[in-house]
Amino acid sequence: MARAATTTDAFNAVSEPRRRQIIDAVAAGERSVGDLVILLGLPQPLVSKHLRVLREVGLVAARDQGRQRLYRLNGVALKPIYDWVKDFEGLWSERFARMDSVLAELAQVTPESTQDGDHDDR
Amino acid sequence: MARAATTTDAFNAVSEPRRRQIIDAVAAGERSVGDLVILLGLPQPLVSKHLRVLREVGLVAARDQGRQRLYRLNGVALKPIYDWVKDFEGLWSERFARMDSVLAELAQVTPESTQDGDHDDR
DNA sequence: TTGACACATGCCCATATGGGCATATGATTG
DNA sequence: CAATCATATGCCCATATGGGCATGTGTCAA
Repeated sequence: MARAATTTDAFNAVSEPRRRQIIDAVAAGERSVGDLVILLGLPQPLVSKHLRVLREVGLVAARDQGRQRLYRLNGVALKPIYDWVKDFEGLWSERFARMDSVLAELAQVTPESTQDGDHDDR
Repeated sequence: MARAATTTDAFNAVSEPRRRQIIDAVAAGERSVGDLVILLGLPQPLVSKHLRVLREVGLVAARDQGRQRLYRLNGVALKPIYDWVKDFEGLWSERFARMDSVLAELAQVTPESTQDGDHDDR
């Protein structure tokens, strides 16, 4: 199998930068396709295609107003992403950074498990 | 151009479920490739490939210990995702839900902007 | 009814994927 | 040195992509 379809879930749908831009734009309020075309500076068909993906994953909804189609954000669809990533927030917060320093000091005071025969990267 | 490479950024790298599993596993502490193979139940070459993607985006780092290679999480690489998605958190929080109710009540009291000539979906 | 406007689709292409399989590379042990 | 264990790569395939372009569909105005 190839890469999972972009319409598989929010994670895949949102991996496209342009799609994130659309979400940002739509989050501020309803936008017509034309609005988005101007905002993103992309050809209309392309914008429509991105919107289709977002719609299929439930990230946006739309309603017709005359000949325009107004898209709006459906925030809840982003919850899975938030829920997954929020647990890692501590890893770069200042509180954690401070804890790192403390651990570093402790390591100096009791340099026992500082074995670490070899270390590397890559 | 086709879809952006999975090694383009954290968003793309993380769109793969298995890769998220690896991140979860590695978040708990260093894991050897073999550990991950067992944990995920995937063929070793596949795990190595996923790890490569994660490494190229800086989501994980590794060090050699004997013939094993221990991978660890580099949480900060997830920050861009968190930063982007956190702004939408209010959209499904209880506070917001309650605000919705209030707005609904207000709409009943002052049913003026309840025009909404037509509405639809899709 | 006809024409213009706003979007959505269809088709074509180059590209990179996830996975399967075999094999190369490195380190450890006998 | 040879055999073995732990990973990483290489190659092959089917698939779905983002984008470009032309065209279909539905709505409104003249």
